[in-house]
Amino acid sequence: MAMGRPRAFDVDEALDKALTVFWRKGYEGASLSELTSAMGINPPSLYAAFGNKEGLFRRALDRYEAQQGCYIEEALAAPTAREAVERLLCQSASRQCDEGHPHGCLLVTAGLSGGEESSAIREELAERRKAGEIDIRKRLERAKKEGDLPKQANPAALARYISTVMRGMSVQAASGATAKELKQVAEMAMKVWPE
Amino acid sequence: MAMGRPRAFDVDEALDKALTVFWRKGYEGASLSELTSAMGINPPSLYAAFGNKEGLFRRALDRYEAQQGCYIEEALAAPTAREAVERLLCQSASRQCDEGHPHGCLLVTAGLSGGEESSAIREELAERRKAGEIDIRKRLERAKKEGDLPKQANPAALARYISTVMRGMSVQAASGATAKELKQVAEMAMKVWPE
DNA sequence: GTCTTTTTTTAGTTACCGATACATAAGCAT
DNA sequence: ATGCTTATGTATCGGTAACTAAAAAAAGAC
Repeated sequence: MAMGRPRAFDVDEALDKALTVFWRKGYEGASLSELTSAMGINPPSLYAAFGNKEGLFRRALDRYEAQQGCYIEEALAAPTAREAVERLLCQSASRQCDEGHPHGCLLVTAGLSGGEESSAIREELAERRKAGEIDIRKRLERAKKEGDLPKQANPAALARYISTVMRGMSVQAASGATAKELKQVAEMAMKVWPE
Repeated sequence: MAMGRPRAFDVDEALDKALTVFWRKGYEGASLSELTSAMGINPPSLYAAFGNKEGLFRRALDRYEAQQGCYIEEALAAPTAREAVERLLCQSASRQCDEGHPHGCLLVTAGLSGGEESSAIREELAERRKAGEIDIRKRLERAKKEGDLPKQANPAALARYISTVMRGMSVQAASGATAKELKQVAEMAMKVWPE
């Protein structure tokens, strides 16, 4: 049952607005006044709903991964490991250059450096990137067990390599690379695949 | 001939100090008070010598490329293109994890996102990254002419791929990857090489 | 020694950052 | 209606950001 005055804004809509600001400007680069004006609310409403800027960012991150990160599990669900990684790289290339939202992956662009006061956020981002790499590694380990990958293949190293290429594509996308260029990178990266 | 009171600090030493601050915190994350205290000077001395924060950063960037970027031309000077790129990737892996300075490449970590007031700096960084890619491409084009690379090889695409892997290694290094891990990435990345 | 030029030190400026105090508004329970 | 609770709008808070005005200090020129 709801008590007290009901909230006048939709939390998820507000998070979407905040997300695009964080995506464009990064964690530190996004100011409270930008965030509140984009969300259409005043600071007290923001603090009541999300605690503080850090809390807001974490909530926006959750929403980002739910909305934008779903292609990763979809790709990894492909029948063969090779096809899974092919989809992963190809989707990364096109998604990161998608018009309609800022270029590059938020987990990379939002905070690689900054002041001491935001170090917790940078660690959070690094952990989430690491989690992505682990998802890939697990898929490759499964493939190895199933005989889908040769015995001499190294799932951990392969996953790290793929993850590294994806992070690099984020940097390139954030500085203006086109989807076509990144797809070419994805294609080349696949030549590493152990036969 | 020197006129007026002589400068009491060494410009290059001060730039080195500023460089390490920018490297650790990024462009926006580095505050003037941190910079001046690291450089051992007061704000007016900084502004008299470098104009403003942006000018200081550009000078620090020049110094960074002169000091840290020299391995790139060294690597590209190798007799064969394959060896050149091998050295490039291997050196990137070890240099970016070197203790004694912050991890990751300054050109990547110092500014991928941020406020509108520092967009010129982000563009400058993107241009310098692009220049690195072009250096690689030119070396590969030369190799193709010399028959060092097969006729069907695509120097532009290959250079972009190598550059992407290097940017990805920066992200990984900045978030705690070890030199050993990145060398393994470099080794895998080389499997793309056209025979 | 005094003038001129430049750097240094001290002490600030304005502007914006993230975060709140406070009074008011809008729902429910009784 | 009257509390009770929670959200909202207005107007800030203290702190720190980048940057600078003004005077003292250190050199050469004459």
